[in-house]
Amino acid sequence: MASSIPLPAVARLCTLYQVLCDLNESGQQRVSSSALGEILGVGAHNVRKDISYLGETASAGGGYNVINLIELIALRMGFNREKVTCVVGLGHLGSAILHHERFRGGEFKIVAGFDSNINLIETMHSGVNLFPAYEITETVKKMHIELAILTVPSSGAQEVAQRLIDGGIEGIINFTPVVIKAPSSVLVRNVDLTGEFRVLSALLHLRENN
Amino acid sequence: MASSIPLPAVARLCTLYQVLCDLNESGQQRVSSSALGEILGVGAHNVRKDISYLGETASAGGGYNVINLIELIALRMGFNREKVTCVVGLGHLGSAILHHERFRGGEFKIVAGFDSNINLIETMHSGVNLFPAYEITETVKKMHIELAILTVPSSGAQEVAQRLIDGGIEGIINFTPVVIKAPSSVLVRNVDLTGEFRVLSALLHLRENN
DNA sequence: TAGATTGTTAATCGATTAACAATC
DNA sequence: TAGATTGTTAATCGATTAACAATC
Repeated sequence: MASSIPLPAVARLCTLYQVLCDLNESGQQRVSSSALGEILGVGAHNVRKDISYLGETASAGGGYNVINLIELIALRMGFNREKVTCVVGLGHLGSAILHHERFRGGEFKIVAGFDSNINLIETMHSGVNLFPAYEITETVKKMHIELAILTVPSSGAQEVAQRLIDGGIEGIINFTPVVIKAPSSVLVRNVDLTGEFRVLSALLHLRENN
Repeated sequence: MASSIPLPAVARLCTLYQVLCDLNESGQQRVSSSALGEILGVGAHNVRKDISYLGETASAGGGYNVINLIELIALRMGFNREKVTCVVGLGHLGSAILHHERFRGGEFKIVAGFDSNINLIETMHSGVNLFPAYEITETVKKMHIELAILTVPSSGAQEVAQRLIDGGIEGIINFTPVVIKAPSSVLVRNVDLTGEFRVLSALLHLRENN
């Protein structure tokens, strides 16, 4: 049922989910597709279309009920279950993420950190269990880790990713500039900062020199 | 000329640029569209099509010359000029980025860091000039800062973004989950970690329950 | 009810894929 | 030259936009 939602629509619905949570916290109870479109910077059409992909959406002639919509998205997207995650590579970026309160539990819970530097692991203070990199595969299996954040240097990225894959990881958020090779069963999202910088400056340059 | 390149193509070309730089460093001089497609995980068609958007691309019946292609992309996308950037919000994530060697200069140079916590600014050791948040607009103007990385708490994101915009910023990489309101002249790229987590787990969930 | 806003169908738009002639 | 690979045109595919009947 609901067959398949286009990828861009999934991404927009995730943003919508965040927006709805914010609205809910500010006490708003109902919201129209046009108001949501305004906030998201897309057309009201687009908002309604995206929401329609979710299937039955008990709504009316007076906008959406914020909480109902939040629940609907959470249900169809599986946001209600806590996801078990880990961080691989505990440099500046990795340890910054490891210590984010947001990932202590709730939607996403970081349960393990990995690094190839054993000294670092032994001296680092963290509420999260830390392991040497050679235990990645085994630990991912044992702790049933589903998602991983990859923040290692480029040179080791593919090898480390392979260990995660061998352990049965389901998805990887890749902070390295390396294009990770993974079977189609493993999803990879790239959030490389240099890459984002380049896209941004390319778009600006193309606009000026078109 | 070359009118407009589709956004997805621009993004792929930026990734391609990275791949080509890696190939070049490993000493490879020529590469075919099918080999590039293999690495990038897209069809050879797609690679050739994307490259063709760049306009004249002196190539042959024997693949692309790696260095020539790097130079062509850099030229058309404006990668040869150093971009002046800053980091706003010097928490764990912001200071991790501030200290990345990659942003000391070359393609992107972080020349300033901002935070509302004045104590932090005075005690933090950094090779980069640090300023209080209320000097954002003035400093962006004065230092001709083009791009900004936004790593402040959600609550202050829009206000801080507005100061950047007032200072004449051209692009923002937004690490917060907030949807930033900006005039169409200012480009915003969102790289929110929680959002990425959600997209990943939504796609996995939808695949299992479709 | 009447007004407003949705859900959905149809039409447009754009990007990707395929195929093939042009080129080295 | 012959083989290989590109650049580009045409065809397909999918997503977005528009419009409107259905609904509260």
